[in-house]
Amino acid sequence: MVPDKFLKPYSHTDTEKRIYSAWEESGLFNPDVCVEKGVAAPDAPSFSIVLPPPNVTGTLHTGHALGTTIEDIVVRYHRMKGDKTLWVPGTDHAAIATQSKVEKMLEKEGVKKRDLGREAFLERVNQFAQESHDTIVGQIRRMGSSIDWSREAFTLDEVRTKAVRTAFVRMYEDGLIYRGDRIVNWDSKLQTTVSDDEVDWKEEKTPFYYLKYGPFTIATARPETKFGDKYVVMHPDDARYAKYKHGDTLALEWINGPITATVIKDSVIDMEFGTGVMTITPWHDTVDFDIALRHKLDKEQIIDTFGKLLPIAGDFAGMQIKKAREAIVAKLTEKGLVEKIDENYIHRIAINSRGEGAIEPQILRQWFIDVNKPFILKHSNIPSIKSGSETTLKSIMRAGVEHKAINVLPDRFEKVYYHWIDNLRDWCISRQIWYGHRIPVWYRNQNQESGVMNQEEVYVGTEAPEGSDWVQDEDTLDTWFSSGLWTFSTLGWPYSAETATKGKPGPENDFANFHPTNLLETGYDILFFWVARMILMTGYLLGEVPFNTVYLHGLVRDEKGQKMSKSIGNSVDPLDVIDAHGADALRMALVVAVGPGNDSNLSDDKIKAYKKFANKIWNITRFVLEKTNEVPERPSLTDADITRINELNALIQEITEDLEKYRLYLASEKLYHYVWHTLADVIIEERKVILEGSDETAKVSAQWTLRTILRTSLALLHPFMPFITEDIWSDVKGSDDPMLMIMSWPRQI
RNA sequence: GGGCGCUUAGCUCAGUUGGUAGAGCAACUCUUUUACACAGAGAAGGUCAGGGGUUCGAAUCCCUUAGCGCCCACCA
Repeated sequence: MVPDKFLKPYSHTDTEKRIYSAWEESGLFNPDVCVEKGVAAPDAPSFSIVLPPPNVTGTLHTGHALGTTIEDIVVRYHRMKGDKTLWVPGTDHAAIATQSKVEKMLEKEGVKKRDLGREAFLERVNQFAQESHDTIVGQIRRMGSSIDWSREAFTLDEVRTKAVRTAFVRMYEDGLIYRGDRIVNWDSKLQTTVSDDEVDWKEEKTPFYYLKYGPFTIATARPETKFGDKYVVMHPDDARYAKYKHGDTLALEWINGPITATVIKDSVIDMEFGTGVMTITPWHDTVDFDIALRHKLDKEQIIDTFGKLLPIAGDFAGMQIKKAREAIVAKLTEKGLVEKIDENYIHRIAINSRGEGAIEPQILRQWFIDVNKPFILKHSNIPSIKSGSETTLKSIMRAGVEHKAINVLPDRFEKVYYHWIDNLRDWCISRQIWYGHRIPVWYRNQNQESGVMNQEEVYVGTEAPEGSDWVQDEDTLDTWFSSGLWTFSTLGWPYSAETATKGKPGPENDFANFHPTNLLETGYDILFFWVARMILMTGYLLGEVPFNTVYLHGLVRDEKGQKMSKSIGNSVDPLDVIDAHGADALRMALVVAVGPGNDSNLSDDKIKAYKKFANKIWNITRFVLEKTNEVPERPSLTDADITRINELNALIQEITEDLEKYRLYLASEKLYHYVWHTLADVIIEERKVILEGSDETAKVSAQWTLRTILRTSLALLHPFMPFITEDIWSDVKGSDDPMLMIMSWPRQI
């Protein structure tokens, strides 16, 4: 008998929500339930993934859809294989991104954050974050993600706060977190620092001024920063300036009158560029800052944190730098200090990638993580770093990847990763925003005058110190500090990390059972932001690698290959696609033939192709149910059927291997091809005659073969297209078989 | 300045270790009491960017040139 539903085309809308509810009600997304119900053996290998926590800044896009699809495929495969499989969900508070989103919303209402005050503002952010969270969680469900909702986490919840503070205190005590006056990227619009990785560079045509500086000519695109320039730097080997010695002083006329300049010789200077001489502005330029550090030079602030000139600028003090430039150039011209102006110079200006604000380097007192400082790593499972040996955070980041404790897919990103480590500066972790983890540092007798520290007491701890006169640091932590802990802060660290017992069920044992995680799947665009920071944090705090494999997916572009963006209006909302064509179709369209690290174009045609494929599977099932009877025992098979079964066995082996090696793009394509062009076009067509014929032996052989191939195909396809395969399964499964989701992965028949 | 990727059928892209080129869409012919027209059968379409090399054999490995794209550095 064929159920009526097969008499019309497959309808995902009727099916997907019902199936997801059934999965969720079964509780089988939870590995403990799987063990309890005998799906996974108590001593089975474990397999774990954390969901890269989406930012609570609104809704998920197709990149998230791709990520959750890949993760779910792998998770479903391992669950069917019988592993104790855990996929941990959660969301990221995304500090600066979320705060600026809410600020923009408030702006439209005419409300300023300062007027609301910290507490009321945070309430508003939390409300928004909650709404975003609810939307996101709904979207993840619609994708079919078999994720353990009972373990859901948030980077800013109580448990994660404890983890963040514990990590901070430890690093502080080891001297790896320090407070210092160093050059940072200052966003004067958002009034906060941002990390080096969050700075974007934009090209801009700007006049390039050649200015007379005593006997020298110096060149600059930013004359408004030059007031305090009293060091003139040249290469030690530059013959043109051989007569000037390091440390020589000379009197010269500058913007606001006569000054004394000091000659500095430093090999950082490019003799070929410009005149081979430059003056330095250590307070507002990274390279200059380094030169000043090397030669112990004075540093003076020229521009304040609001982008206005300070009293050092004399007549120009208080002016916005952009407006000041013209006036300054006029004065320089009047004084005869302008030698020439190149009007076609291309200059690069720094922009905050998260908020469009211009970045002005500033020397500010901030909290930093020292990536080069040697320390003793007490316990280490990281290859090449022995327990109790001296190492650095940079070495930790390199070692895991270099010695293959972490495999990166595709491996070409390893090179990119090393290069990033080599260029890494100390990580500025303090932010002057309100939303986020407040820095767990308290001060007493804080001296209001900047630069005077001698009276101040500092307390660093996971809880506020006793006594009412302690004031907590106003700043919050870079959001990546908390996401860096994600692979273990979601598994019970630091609460139950010590007591967790391997082999025992329950979240309190997660740390022992599921860390290190097996796979970290994310976009290649956050290799530095996140992946590197997780390796750093895990290495330092646990002496482990956070995961064994990193699968980096590419960008999902529109059908023309353009980057999706809200301003262009070409964004594809995964929910719209799911409504129109089904989650299974979307999943296949995202995964087939898209290897790791490669960008892909998502077209409506591609999605439709897999919607048709779903219908094809549907009709194959209809045929098999209509034309065959269940054959309980394996009959003696015809040679033709044996050949088909052998072919299926080969497919099982190939798909299994592909999944083990994370070649989802190949496995999905092969399955598509097999089901449509082998099973439907060839096997079914060939068997039609036999099923109508009178050879009973051949008929029974064909019936058993067709049903076996269908069932096996559904199982192989399940990780990729979980909804339709689960739905069909209820009509073709054996009477003792459980849901397809927990059927054991096909073995050789 | 340094690094990486891409260039395969009209379009979008696969091609895992080198063994006579594949898919989707589009276009062409035929087929509708056929499991499925969200389909089937058939035909058509490529000197795998150019050049050189290794090999019995190269889309695949090496060198080189060109075009496109990305990442990092940040030259004042």
